[in-house]
Amino acid sequence: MTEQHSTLRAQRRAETQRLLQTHAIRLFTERGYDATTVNDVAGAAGVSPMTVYRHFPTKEDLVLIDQYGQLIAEQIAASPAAQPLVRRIGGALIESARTLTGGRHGGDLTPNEQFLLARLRLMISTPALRAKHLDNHYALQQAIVAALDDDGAEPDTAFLAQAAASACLAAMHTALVRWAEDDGRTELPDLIAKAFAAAFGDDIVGTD
Amino acid sequence: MTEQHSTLRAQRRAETQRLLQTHAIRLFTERGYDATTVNDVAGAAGVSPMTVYRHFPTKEDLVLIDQYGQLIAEQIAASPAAQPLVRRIGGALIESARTLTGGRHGGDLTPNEQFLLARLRLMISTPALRAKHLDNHYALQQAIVAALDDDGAEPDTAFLAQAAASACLAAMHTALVRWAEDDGRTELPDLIAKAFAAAFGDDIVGTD
DNA sequence: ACCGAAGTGGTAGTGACTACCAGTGCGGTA
DNA sequence: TACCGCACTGGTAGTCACTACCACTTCGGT
Repeated sequence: MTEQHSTLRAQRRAETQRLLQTHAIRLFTERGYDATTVNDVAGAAGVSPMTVYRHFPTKEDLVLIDQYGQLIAEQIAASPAAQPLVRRIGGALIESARTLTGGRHGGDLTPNEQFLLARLRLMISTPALRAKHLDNHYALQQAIVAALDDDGAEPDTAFLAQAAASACLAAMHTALVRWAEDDGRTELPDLIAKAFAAAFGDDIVGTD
Repeated sequence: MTEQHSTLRAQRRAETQRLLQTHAIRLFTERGYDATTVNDVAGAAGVSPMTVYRHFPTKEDLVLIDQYGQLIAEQIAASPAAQPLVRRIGGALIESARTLTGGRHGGDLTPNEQFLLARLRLMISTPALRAKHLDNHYALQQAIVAALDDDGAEPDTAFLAQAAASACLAAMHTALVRWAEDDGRTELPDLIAKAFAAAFGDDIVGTD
């Protein structure tokens, strides 16, 4: 089956990517992002520098790669449209965060969360990564606007949606930074809710 | 006088910088940012590639350099503290935009606005520039938070201010993008006010 | 007339990234 | 089972942003 074929290929590919990413983030954390060359990462993972570029278009993508973008967009599309934009987007962001951090809390962090935290810390402290990450938010913003059924092609509606979406993402990002500074001790969804309350008023995001 | 001395030096330096920037933006607009090398810019301005780097730390800074950051921070610090964070920051941003676009409108764009528009268009369409510009917003956010008298070192207060500031800047950025797409036909302060209304509610920013 | 500091240019290098080319393993087919 | 094809890998050479480290000029102030 061509299905199985491509599945196997994809699996191996995913493994190599995870291997590269793990080594990269370890080295970046240890020695610093700028002080670590792509060659170093390749060497640590036991592959040639070429292979790194085959899997990740840029050095920055070794750290970034948010796959939650799609998750958030789906969450938005699935949410009821009959509510203020900010409330709608905020709810989706919080829900996505809950999914992302695993939903369970009170004990120690899961390896997944540790990994996420390490990446976040790098993203926050390294200018190049921070810049590209914020630019990714920009793309995510477009996805969110597209996911909001968009009542019309009327440019004004789109503009208002853009404004709301960008402000929401900014608030979420602030919560993410805080979460990283806190080493993940505070629950991420709560932090996002607090950030939204600070920016948009106490009543805008429900406690669900 | 040492004063006069350094003033003359600074003047000439500023002229060279403006020359370089003008040529750079013209070339970037004509051929595209990535397709234009720093050597090209240096050649067009009649200086050596080295000189470019003496005046601008990176190629991106040939386009970016927002000097309004300081203006906004001052505006914030001068605004009365007894009002909601978002309203306070929003007012300062709108006031800064009014200063920036010259205050006068209805006729044609000033050369200064043309220049600003050209840079904005580049910033929006070029990923590398967009990313760095958004990262500059991040620094600006810190400046804004610092300018808000900061009632206490209590981390929670700072977090709430960060959230509000980031959301405000995001809304402003959306307005800037819209302004550029509109070729500057709509008044920038009005666009910012509209963006704020969309994100934070109709009542949050006064019409002054 | 002279000194010193700022500005300029050159050279050689590093590191991210991109073609272009040649192997190599491994799944699916005859 | 032998063969074909294709994805994946590695190598080489090159571009370009950017960074030391160098010598030179120029020009304001003594």
